[in-house]
Amino acid sequence: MAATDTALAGLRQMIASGALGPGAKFPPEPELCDQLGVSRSSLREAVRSLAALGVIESRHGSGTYVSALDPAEIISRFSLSVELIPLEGVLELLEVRRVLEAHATASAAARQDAGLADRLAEILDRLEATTDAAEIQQLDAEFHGAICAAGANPTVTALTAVIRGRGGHYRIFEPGVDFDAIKQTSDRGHRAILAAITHRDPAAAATAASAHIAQTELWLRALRPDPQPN
Amino acid sequence: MAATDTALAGLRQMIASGALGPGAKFPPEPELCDQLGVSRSSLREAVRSLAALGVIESRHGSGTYVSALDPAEIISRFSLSVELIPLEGVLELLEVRRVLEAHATASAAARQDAGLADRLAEILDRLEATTDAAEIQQLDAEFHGAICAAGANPTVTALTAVIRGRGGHYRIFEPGVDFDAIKQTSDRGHRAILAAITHRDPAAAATAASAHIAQTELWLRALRPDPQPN
DNA sequence: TGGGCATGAATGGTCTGAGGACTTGCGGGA
DNA sequence: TCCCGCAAGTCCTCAGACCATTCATGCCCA
Repeated sequence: MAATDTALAGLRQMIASGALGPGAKFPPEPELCDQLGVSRSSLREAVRSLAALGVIESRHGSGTYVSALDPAEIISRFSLSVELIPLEGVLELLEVRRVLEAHATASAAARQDAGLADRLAEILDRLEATTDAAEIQQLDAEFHGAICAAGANPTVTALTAVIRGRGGHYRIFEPGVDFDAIKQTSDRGHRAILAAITHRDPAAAATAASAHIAQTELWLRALRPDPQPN
Repeated sequence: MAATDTALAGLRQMIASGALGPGAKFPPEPELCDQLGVSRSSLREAVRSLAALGVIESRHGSGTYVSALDPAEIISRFSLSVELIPLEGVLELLEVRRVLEAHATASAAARQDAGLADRLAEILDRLEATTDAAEIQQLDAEFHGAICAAGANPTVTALTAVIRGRGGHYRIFEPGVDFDAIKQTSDRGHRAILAAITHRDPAAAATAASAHIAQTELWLRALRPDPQPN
């Protein structure tokens, strides 16, 4: 096997076998090189690979450690690659977000955490008052993020956040011909979601969230130069 | 900025800016080192990072290329990290799978691709006839995979496959006290899903799929040495 | 003329050695 | 007791050399 792959497999197995749990420290690089029978260059490339995936962390001057192996953190690493996916692929990802956020929004409506509705209303007030694209982006993320945090587990929250972040790179909300219409539709969508949560109506919440994101999908699809059916 | 991070940012920007699209070839390593102002070691570590994320590919003797940037392929790369997540985190991931597969199964029932029901029935026949853990694992993946492929987009299919693969590492189906009961319950769950698809009943399909995976969650939770609430 | 094959340039993969940069814990001094 | 400096430990970066693989060129032979 190639040297880097050998090192990669060796490091993974140290974790998979349970020899090194979350937060554990690896031996120093020279020692690992001996154990795995590869040079430092190859070892370091393997370490970088796993670090990119959020599985291990290197701390300059301190050592190399197994990460917390928290699924939400690992999923967050995905943003590095997801942000490079072209529009075609983003539309596929939005189906994931739509389904997951509909679920999370319904759960949030059912659970009705104390103060959630008030926090959401406050966010929407600010959101409706601004026309700055970056600020819209930010407040929209806060709104949906708060709902996911209240309704779903951290993994779902992280996954939807990654996809939301990617979609946001396409500036739907740049001032232009349709800006006012789009902004108003978006604002109404948010209010519908909040109303469903306030009324503790999970089914309505799921529908409202699903419709809201489906609308985003339509806007993004319109940005595509050559919108092919499917 | 640190050398490797500089190289990483540079490579990412080449893709993000559109200068290099899917499948495009990077300049040779020495040339990239010049452009980015880093040594070959640092450049190679950056390349490895992006390769681990499925964003670029190095081909020995040929060159370094931008990957297809296909979301399904990129998500598949996650299995490398997801497989190291401890049981605690797997339970969170299963909520994602449950929601997504319920959606995909409902879609499959609604679309009713030609021959889908027959293919699924054939898989279930083989699944019910075996007691080999590895074969059960394999056929279960085939069954759910076929449904996802028929009902959802490739991204959803890839994401559920990654999570399914991780869960499978916990051997629920090892011969033991509860083996027969678990196997029978699982088989019944599969038949319920197939029935809903055959009857073109999306709501029933979603419910059946959700219940089936929720059952898996319960079994996995039972494996946890110290089952804490929440 | 066409196909198979040797060959060499291009390119990524690996190893070695050296020095720099950062973190951390220890011990001395105020 | 607290602060500071110091030194050991560790990862980070660079440079150079050589190996392994790919691929296109062009030759040779049928």
